[in-house]
Amino acid sequence: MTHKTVPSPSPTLRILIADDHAIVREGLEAVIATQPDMALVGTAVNGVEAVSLAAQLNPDMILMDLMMPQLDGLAAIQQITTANPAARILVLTSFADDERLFPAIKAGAMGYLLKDTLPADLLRAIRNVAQGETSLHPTIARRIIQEIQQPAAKTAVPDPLTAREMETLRLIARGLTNREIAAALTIHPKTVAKYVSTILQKRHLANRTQAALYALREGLASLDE
Amino acid sequence: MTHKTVPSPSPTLRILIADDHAIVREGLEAVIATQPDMALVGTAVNGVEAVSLAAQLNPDMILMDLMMPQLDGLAAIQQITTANPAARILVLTSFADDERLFPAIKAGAMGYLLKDTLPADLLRAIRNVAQGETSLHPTIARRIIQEIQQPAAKTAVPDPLTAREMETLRLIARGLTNREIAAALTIHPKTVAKYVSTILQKRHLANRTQAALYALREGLASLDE
DNA sequence: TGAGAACTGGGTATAAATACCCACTCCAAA
DNA sequence: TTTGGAGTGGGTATTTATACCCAGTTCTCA
Repeated sequence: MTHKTVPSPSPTLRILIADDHAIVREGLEAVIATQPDMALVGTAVNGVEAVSLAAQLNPDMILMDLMMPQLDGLAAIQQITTANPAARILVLTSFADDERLFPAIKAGAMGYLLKDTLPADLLRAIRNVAQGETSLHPTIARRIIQEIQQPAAKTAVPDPLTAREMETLRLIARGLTNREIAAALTIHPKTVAKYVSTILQKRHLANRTQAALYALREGLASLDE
Repeated sequence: MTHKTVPSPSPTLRILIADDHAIVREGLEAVIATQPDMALVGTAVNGVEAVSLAAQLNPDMILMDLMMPQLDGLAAIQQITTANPAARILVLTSFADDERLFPAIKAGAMGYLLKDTLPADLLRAIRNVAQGETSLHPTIARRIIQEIQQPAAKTAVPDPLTAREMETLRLIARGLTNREIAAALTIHPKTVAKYVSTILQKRHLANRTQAALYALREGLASLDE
């Protein structure tokens, strides 16, 4: 399966897909399969798989969904580019979220497409990114311009949550109040409140409900607990 | 049904797809292409196309997205089943909200799947629906049962949420504050607060984070929005 | 036409959440 | 040994959230 290819006159683009939705994966596979010079070398269903497959397969480029369980796309991008700064990553997401857009680009994504993209545009973007150029969805491009004109302070590398903050976050994601969390952790509610504030700041969240949603997206908690 | 035709060795299932996202269409095509006894006979990118193609091609079954431009899936279903009551329609959507679920089924959809469905389940559903059986996502099935059990449901499943409460709940599940929800619905924050309280009481929830988790479990909202 | 429900808000009150301030202890790394 | 982060809380202040009270309008249905 995995074999080293010798540089051929018509270099095949070796592509890795990372998306948690099977139907979307099938769609991407189908689009790529129409191109003789492109080859799908691997598929990941979450961020952890994406990171390990990226290191293992060393693909020419990676199609990455930003929203995945276990480890989300942003974190995956950071780990991949840290390990291999030359990695070509094209973000494919279903919405244009400022919270993730800029960190993603800052983390090393060379392109950013929305999922309503037409196959032809997707292929064009893949070729662009593979050649080291950038490719942005029109909507995204507009936001970039706005951001440059009115820069907002944003942290590309979010400080990691401490052990206690992580425990707190998991309990938030189960709908507990600060008092209940305090009881569960056997600490003072005031301490819990402090942790919650820190979590919100570190992850740029507005409130505990968003924190709960964040935890679920990250796979830090599950709906059936 | 009319006369029973002679059972042929491999009756090919002629399928029509209606979805506005190209990538999803490709994905569905790819999944269908893996089955020798299935054939894609047409694709529609909106409701209007779906209706005309359904009449023109008379497919054995139709895979229909509920959210499409021009004419949404529900309206398309109604027009298609009006013209041809024998049409087999399988709804493929991202949400499991009562607002569209029951109208869709009432309009003639024989199956209802969520977008996180695996290809194997999708294929099984296609075969079921094509044979005139129904196929429902587990979350959907549970809601149908509850709906059918009207008398018992009144004690087991208390007051249904009103339309406005449902909208509010969906926005809660996206992490919005009361003020933001009010802005989104163009009503007073006080009204939103009232809705939130009512939601919590009706569903026996302690706070808005639990409400958000509830909405996610019920399929009323999705993590990737 | 009259009852009821949904939708909308005002008034009031309490509980909870969130934000910063500070300080102490413990422990590991420089 | 010193420095710094993590974990723990006290104090204070502001903002949200939640609960009940009431009442108007609109709409549907019996």
